[in-house]
Amino acid sequence: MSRRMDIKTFAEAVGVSAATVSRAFGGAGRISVETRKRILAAAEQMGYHASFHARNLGSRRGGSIAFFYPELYTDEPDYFINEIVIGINSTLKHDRLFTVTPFDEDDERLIANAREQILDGRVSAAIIISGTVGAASLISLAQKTRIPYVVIGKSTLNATNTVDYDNEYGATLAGRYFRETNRKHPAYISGHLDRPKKRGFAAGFGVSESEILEIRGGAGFKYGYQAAEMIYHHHKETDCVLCANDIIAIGFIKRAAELGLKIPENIGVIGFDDIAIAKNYMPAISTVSLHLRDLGVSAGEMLEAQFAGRNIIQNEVVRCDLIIREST
Amino acid sequence: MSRRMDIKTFAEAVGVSAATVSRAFGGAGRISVETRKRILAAAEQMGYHASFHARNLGSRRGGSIAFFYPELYTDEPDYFINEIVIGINSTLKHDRLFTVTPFDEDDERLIANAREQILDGRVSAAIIISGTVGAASLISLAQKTRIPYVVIGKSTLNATNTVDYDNEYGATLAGRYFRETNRKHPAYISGHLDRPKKRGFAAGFGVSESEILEIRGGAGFKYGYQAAEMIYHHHKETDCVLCANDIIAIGFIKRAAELGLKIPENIGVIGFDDIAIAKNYMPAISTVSLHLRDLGVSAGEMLEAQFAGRNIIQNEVVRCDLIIREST
DNA sequence: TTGTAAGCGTTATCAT
DNA sequence: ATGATAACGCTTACAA
Repeated sequence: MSRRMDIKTFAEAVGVSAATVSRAFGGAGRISVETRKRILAAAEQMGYHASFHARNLGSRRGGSIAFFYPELYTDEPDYFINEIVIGINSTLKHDRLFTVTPFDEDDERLIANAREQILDGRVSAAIIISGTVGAASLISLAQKTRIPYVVIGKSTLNATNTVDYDNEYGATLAGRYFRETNRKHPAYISGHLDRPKKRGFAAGFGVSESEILEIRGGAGFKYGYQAAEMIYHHHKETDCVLCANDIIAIGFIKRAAELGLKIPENIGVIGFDDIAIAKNYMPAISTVSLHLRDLGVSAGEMLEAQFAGRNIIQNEVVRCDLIIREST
Repeated sequence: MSRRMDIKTFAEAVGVSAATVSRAFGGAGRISVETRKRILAAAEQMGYHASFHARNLGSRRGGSIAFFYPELYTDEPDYFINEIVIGINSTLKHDRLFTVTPFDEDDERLIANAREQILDGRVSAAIIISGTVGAASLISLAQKTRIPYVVIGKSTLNATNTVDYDNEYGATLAGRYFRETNRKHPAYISGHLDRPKKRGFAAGFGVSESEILEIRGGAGFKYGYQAAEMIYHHHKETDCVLCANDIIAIGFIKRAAELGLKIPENIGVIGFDDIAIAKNYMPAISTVSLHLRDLGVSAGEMLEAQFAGRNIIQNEVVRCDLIIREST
C-alpha cells in the first residue's frame, strides 16, 4: 500500500470515467442504478476510498461540526460539558464529523486555534457555549462567515438560534425552598460567571443580595472544601447553602461532614446542574436541574434545522427544575 | 464576505507570487525574513486564511489525530475515557487537531465511520483503546495504512507502541488486601471485558476463580445497584466486593447503604480506575488506580515520538496501585 | 446515462 | 530569495 489509489485509476479499472465514479458516491448526479451498484461493489473489493480533502476542496463545502466550549477546569473532567455533549451526540446525524474543541480564556493560542478552524474552512457549523469573551469572539466570527451556528446560553450579540437556560429562575426556586423550610442564614458559593444565580437565590429567599453570604469559589471540588471550612470556622450560623454547581456541592458536603456538620440537619445544601453523580451521591444531592442533555438535544436539532434550510430564527429556553433529594 | 479570498488574489495584492505566500506560512521553504514578515502582516490585516482542505490536498499530508474509544455507556458520561482524554490533551502539541471518536461495538455504522476516517485521509494518526473487535479492526487498519498510532491496553495484533495497564495485578492487590484484613467471602462485580480482574482478584485472595461469587454487571451505576440487591437478598455472607469500576462501586455502596448494610463494617468495597469522584465520595472509595491521566500522557508522548521520527518500537506498562480510603 | 474538461486553493518542482 | 507551472484528487458544468 505504497500510495492511495486515486479516482482516475480506479475508474479505469472499473471501466468508467472518473465523473461516473464520483456520481456513484455522491447521492446527487443521475446515474443508472446498475452502474452505481457495480462501482460500489468494485470500490469495496478493491478498497477504493475517496480522499476527504480532495472531496471537500472540489465540492467547496463539507467540513465538520464543532462544539466550542470554554475550558474552565484544566485538570479535571468537566461534567457540565460532558452532559451537553451526550445530548448533542444523540441528535446529530452520525455521518457528520463532530469535533469538540476547548477554548481557554487565558490561553491566546487556544482561542486563536478555535477561530482558525472556522476561518480555514475546516469547520462549517458550530455550537458555542456562551458567556465568555472567547465565546463572543467565536459567535461574531460565525456570524461574519455566515456558517450555521447555535449558541448555548445567553448572548449579547443578539444571536439568533439560541438555546438558553434560566439560571436565575433555578436559583430562585432554591432560595424559595430554603425559606419555606425555615432556613434562616443562607450562603452562596459561587463558581464562574454566575451572578444571576446569586440574584435569583436572594430573590427566592426574600432578601437583598447583600444579605446573602457569598463565598467565592470556582470550578472544582476543592472550592467546596474551602467553603465548608470557611463556614465552619467563621460563619457558624449558616444553615443553608446554594452551590454554583454539583461538584462544588460534593466538595462542600464531604468536608462539612468531616468537620462534624450534619447534612441536611445542620446545613441544607443545593447544587446546580444535576450531573449524573448528583443522585448517586450519599446523601443524594438536591439540585437545580438544567436538563443539560435536553439542552444538547435542542442545540443539535436547531443546527439540523438550519442544514435542512428551515432557518427559523428562534430562541429557546430549556426549563429548569428544583430536584429535592437528601441534602436538604 | 461573499467568498473567501484565495492565495492568488492575496498574493497579487501583496505584490508577490502565490508560491512566496505559501512559503511565508509553511516554516519550510527558504524565504527572506523580511518578506515573510510583510506577508504575515498583510494576511492579518486583510484577513487571509489558507484553506484547510486545499492545504492538505496540496501537501498530501495533514489530517488530524484521532482518539478512538469504544462507546460502552450510551447514555452516561464515560469517566474512564474522560480521564484519559485529559492526559492526552495535556501532552499533544496544540497545533494539531485532536478529535475523539466513539466506535460502538453494536453499531456497524459507527465503526465503519471510524474506519472511513482513516481510509479517507482525514485522520493521519490515531490513539486506540483496545479490547474489542472494533478496536482490533482499527488497529490492523492503522497498520495497513502505515499511519502512526498507539494502542492503549493489550493488543493481540502484536502491535508496537502500546501503553498497557495491568488490570490483573491491580485486582491481585485488592484480593490480597481483603484477605489480609480478614474478609472471608469475596464477590466480584464484573463490567465489560475484564476477565483478568477476576483472575487477579482470586489469586490475590488465595482461592480459585470458581470460589469467587461473580455478579455480572456492566458499565453504569445501576449495575452496582442490582449487585447490591442480589447480595443482600441471596448472598448474605458476602463481606467484601471488588467492582470492575468506580461507577459500579458507587452504585453498589449507595444501594447497600439504603438496604442497611454498613460500608465498610459489613462489606468492604474496592473500585477500579480511581476517577475523580472516587476520593470525594462518602465514604471515599478505596480503588485500584490505573493512573489514567499518566496513561493518556504516555500515549500522547509515544505518538509525538513517532512524529519526531524517533520511531522507537516500545511497549510501556503504566503501574497501578491500590489506594485505600474509607470503603474498606 | 455517461464522458470531457475546467475548476477548487494549495504545495512542490524547477527555473531564474 | 522568488516566480512559473505542474501536480494533488476530487466535483461539476457542459457536451454527447
